[in-house]
Amino acid sequence: MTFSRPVEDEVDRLVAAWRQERPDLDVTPLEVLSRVSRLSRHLERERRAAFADHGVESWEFDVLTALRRAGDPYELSPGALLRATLVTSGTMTNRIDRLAASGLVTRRPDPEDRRGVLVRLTPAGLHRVDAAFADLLRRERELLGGLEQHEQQALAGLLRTLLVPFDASDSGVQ
Amino acid sequence: MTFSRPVEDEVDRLVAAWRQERPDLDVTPLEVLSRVSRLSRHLERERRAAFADHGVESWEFDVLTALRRAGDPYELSPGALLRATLVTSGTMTNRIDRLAASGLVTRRPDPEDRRGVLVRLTPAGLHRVDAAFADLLRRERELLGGLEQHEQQALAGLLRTLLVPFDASDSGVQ
DNA sequence: TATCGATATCTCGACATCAAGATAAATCGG
DNA sequence: CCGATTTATCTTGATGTCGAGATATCGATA
Repeated sequence: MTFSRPVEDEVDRLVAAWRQERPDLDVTPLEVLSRVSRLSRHLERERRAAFADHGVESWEFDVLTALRRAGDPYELSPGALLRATLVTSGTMTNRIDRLAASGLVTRRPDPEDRRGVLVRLTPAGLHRVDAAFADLLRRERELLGGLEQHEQQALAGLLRTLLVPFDASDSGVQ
Repeated sequence: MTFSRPVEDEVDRLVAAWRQERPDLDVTPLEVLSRVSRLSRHLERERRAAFADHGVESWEFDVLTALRRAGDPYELSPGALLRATLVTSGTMTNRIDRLAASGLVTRRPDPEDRRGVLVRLTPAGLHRVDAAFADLLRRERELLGGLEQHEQQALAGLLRTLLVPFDASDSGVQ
C-alpha cells in the first residue's frame, strides 16, 4: 500500500503557521473559509482576463447576465439587479449609468410604479453578454477539470448548505 | 420513506434561469464557482461586521495576520505581504503607510538588501490582531455549524484541489 | 382623505484598489 | 569589473465601491 503524497496549497501553509503560533486556538474554520475567499480572488482575476477578450468589464458582466437570465424582454428593476449582484444601490445606479452610456442597456420609468425604473438589455448588450458568457463557461470548465463529476456535485451541495442561510434571510443590500 | 425537501439557494435559481434561457449551454460549472463567489461576498460582509467591534478594517486585518503568523519578531517584507494577501504592490505600499500612521506596524530598511524594507508588528498591532482573530474564528465556526466535521473536511479537500494550480504556479501579483 | 412608515432610486463625498511606470539596488554572464 | 536583466518598492492617476442621506412614491390605516 502506498500513500499519496499530500499536495499543499497556501491555506495548508497558513493553517500550519497559525497552529505553530497559536496552538491554543482551533483554526479549522480557516480550512474551508480561507479557501473560499482565496479561490474567489483567483476566480475574479480569471474572469477579468476572459472578459477582456470581449471588451466587457467584470462589473458589466454581472449586470448584463442578470438581465439576460430574466428572459425576454430582458428587463429588471435596479432593485432586482442589486439583489442579484450583491452590491449597494449607489453602486448599481452608477453601473446602470455607464451601461446606458455605452448603449448596452436602456432605462425607462416603470409604468406601474412611479418610484421605479426598468432597465432593459439592448440587442448590442444581448450579443455582448452571450459571447462573453460562453467563453466564461469554457474557462470555468477547465478550472474544474481536476474534479470528477460526482466531486463537483458534492462540492456544490456542501457550498449550498453554507449559502442557504444567507440567501434565505432577506439580507438584501439597500 | 420520505424525501427531504431540497432547500434552494440563489445559485439554484440562477442555474435554473440559465437552463431556461440557454438550454444549449452546459452551465454546471456555475454550481460550484458562482457559489464560491457569492459565499465569498457574504463572508466579506461578516468579517467587516466582526472587525468593527475591534476597530479593525478588513484590509488591516489581512496584513496584520500575515505578520502575526510569521511569528516572533513578526516581521516581513512588503513583497511577502503582498503574496500573502493577493493584492498589488501599490495597494500594499498604501496599506503599510496607513498601518504605520496608526501605530500598528513599523517600517525599517532591510539591513541585508538596500532595495528592501521590513514591516514589523508593534505590540499594539499584536494585541489588536489577536483580539480580532479570536472573534473571527468564533463567528466562522458558527457559519460552518450546518456541516458535520467530516463534511467540513471533505469540503476543504475539494477546495484545495481547485486552489492548488493557482498557488503552485508562481502567480504572484507584482 | 390625511398621515406615517416602508420602499425605490439617486446623489455625493470618502476611500481602497488597480495598473503602469519610475527608481534604485542586486544579480548574472562574459 | 561592466552592462544587462531582474527584483523590490514606491508613485501617480483613473476608477469602482461603499455608506449615508435626499427625494419621491406607495400602501396601510385611522
